[in-house]
Amino acid sequence: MGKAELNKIKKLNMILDSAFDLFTSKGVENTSIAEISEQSGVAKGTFYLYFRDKHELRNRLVYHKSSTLFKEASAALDQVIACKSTPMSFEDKLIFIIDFVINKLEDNKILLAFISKNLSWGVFKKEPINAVSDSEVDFKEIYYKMLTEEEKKFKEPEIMLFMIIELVNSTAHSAILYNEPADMETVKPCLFDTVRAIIKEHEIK
Amino acid sequence: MGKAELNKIKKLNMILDSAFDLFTSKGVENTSIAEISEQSGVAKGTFYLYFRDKHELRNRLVYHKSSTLFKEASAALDQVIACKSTPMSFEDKLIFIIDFVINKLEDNKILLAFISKNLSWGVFKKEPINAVSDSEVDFKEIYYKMLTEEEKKFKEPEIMLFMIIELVNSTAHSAILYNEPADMETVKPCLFDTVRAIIKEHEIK
Amino acid sequence: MGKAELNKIKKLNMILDSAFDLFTSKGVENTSIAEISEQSGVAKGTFYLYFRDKHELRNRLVYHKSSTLFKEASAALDQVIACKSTPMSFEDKLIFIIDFVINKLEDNKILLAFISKNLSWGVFKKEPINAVSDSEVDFKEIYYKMLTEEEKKFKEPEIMLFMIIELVNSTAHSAILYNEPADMETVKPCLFDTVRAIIKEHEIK
Amino acid sequence: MGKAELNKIKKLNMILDSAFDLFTSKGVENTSIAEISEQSGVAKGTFYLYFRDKHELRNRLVYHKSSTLFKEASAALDQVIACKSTPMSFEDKLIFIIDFVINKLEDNKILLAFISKNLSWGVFKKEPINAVSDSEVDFKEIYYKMLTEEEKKFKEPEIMLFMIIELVNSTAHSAILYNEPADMETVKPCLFDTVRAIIKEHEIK
DNA sequence: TATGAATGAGCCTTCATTCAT
DNA sequence: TATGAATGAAGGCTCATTCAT
Repeated sequence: MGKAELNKIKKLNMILDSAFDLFTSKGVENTSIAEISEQSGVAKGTFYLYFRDKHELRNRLVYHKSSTLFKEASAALDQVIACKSTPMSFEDKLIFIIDFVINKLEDNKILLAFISKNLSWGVFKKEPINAVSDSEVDFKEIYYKMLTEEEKKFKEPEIMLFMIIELVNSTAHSAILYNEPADMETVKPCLFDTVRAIIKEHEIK
Repeated sequence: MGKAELNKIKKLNMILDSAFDLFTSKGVENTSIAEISEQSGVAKGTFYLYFRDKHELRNRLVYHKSSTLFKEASAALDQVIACKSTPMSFEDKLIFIIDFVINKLEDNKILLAFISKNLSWGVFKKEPINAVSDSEVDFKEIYYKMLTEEEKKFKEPEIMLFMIIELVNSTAHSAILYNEPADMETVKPCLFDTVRAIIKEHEIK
Repeated sequence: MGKAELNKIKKLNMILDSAFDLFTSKGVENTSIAEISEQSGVAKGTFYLYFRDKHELRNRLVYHKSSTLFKEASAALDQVIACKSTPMSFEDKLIFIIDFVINKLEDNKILLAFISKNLSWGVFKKEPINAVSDSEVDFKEIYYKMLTEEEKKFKEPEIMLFMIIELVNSTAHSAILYNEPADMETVKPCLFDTVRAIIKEHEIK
Repeated sequence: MGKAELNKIKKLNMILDSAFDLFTSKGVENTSIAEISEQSGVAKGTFYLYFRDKHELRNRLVYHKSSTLFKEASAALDQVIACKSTPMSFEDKLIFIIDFVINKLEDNKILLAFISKNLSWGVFKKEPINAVSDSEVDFKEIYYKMLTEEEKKFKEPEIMLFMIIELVNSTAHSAILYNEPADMETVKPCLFDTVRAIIKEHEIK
């Protein structure tokens, strides 16, 4: 990779970092491209060499942040599995991942507010990622691997995953940020029971 | 109610109608208060006598539109019940309402895009409604009445309702507008099975 | 006329004056709306209450300035006629007007450069003049009056006038500003002979 | 001519062609150097190796297009003369050329709009032509040859030619593009009569 | 209560031009 | 000679908001 090439990637990452910083601290609407450029140390015009507009940047960031969450959860799951002697069930794995993601979002409300109700983008959106990162591992692949490792079979596994993520995302969003319909502590057990019920419902007996 | 009073309400409704029209046809961001005022036939300054800013107006409209959906669903349910000789179970009633709402959203994608993922506002948001309508009937009350009419008991009924609405809203939004994770026809049976599973899961045996 | 009304006209005239000043001293392209606003003492946004963009303003100014030239020429002609005992022929009147206009343009090269080759707008363009001036007297009317006062008749008098103005404008523009095809002093007699030839050619015998 | 040399000329012509294409389809002001470069298949920086700026390019194109018109007219005239047994008068030759040019402009309104009121550049402007074409034949030379072939003598033949071209250009421009003062069909006979009158007027008897 | 002209900060975006490669 | 990424000044324009009427 040439020097210019490296410089380009560095610049792109500078923009992405600054933008995330500003978006989460002041809100997307209240952040101007001038500010993003300034904080990134690039000229205003340079911004437009990388992104068509602020929304493209925001979408790419949401995608990036949410897919990162799932990747982190997968990595954590791998570690746990490695430490265990007995194998984990598919259900437990999925619950582990969801729990991990929820905990992360609880710890990082700013991130939650930024991702908002678009957590599923990290798993389902087909994005043309230019250069955010090279080694993109798809969480969907991991999910399918989890399914093959399980004896039980499930109908419509993709729709099931989608619904679970949407449910978890929406509920966590309201509960954590607005205590609606109740605070997260109250909602959590309910939510987990519900997720397990959904998984069970999709099991092919 | 005096003539002036009536005129005020008429103006307010003109603003609300024009705003909804513009928001859904051009998007909230691309609609200016000048346009809303113009289409409403009121002066720009007058807008500020009714709303603090565009966002307050938008939120009130989302709230209004989503709560209306539930009210329509309830009314339709009442009609169906009136025609029937045998009583309906709580589960069937809730499914009926959800089905009604989904069908409405499928028929009116513009409305769905406008409500976006805020359908639950219509049930859960405590809004200071100035004058959109006087005789607001709370869907939550209807829901609780449905619960009392049922022999079965449910734990955390409010959280359950919230989760169901969020699940339905998110899934319908993606499926109807983006065919994600699949088109609505495919997703629908899955979704209904899941809702039934959630209700069952919350039943106290 | 109300106070607000008067204020509006005053503002409009301020903008027109400042714009002409800047257009002629720095060129239209090099004049920004910010500058026009500043020099006019109005806010930038105010500009857009009066003009859609810079081009509309420029066109209106060109129209205004060129029609003013013809009005001045007519007034001067009237004075001359008033002082004379014998009546003037149509040809002499037209020549007088053209001579007057050329002399004005020679004395005011900045104005000539601004009007450029659009002198005929002042006579032929149908412009919706908002408020530049109220008592617009159409030069075309004056021209037709001149025709009726003349015994001789002319074919296609409007096309004849148009061609004469275009010829005079184009030739004066090149000769005065660029000495092309020769300096104005050399070109002038030629030009006048030609104009007379054109008039003669259109005479119906 | 070396290969590099040829390549350079090819590039220059690519730029000229693309620029004319863009200028006439979107207007000079709305065409950026970036677009010209892109459509030409050269880098943005390369543009500046050939032209100082957009205006230089535009002027060169206007000059080129208008002089080409006169060259085409001369060539057509030569053909006509070659077919004839009797010699043509100077007046008829000039009329032929003017007629040819007008017809071309009527058929190609885009070209007319681009040349605008600068048709005389093709005859009178002294341009530093770098490399648009090598074998530039000056129309003025042709014009002087036409004069020598004629028995009649004319005073100020250059000013006469200039005035005729300006008159024809201005009138055709307004009539063809804006039907001002009337449509071209109506204006044409008038215009030709006028041109003949001008020629006659300049004849030395 | 209602108006709508005026504001002016601030936005996005373009673009000619440079210069290291 | 050719490139094209980077620049950053500059421009047009919008718009929420105010306030005198």
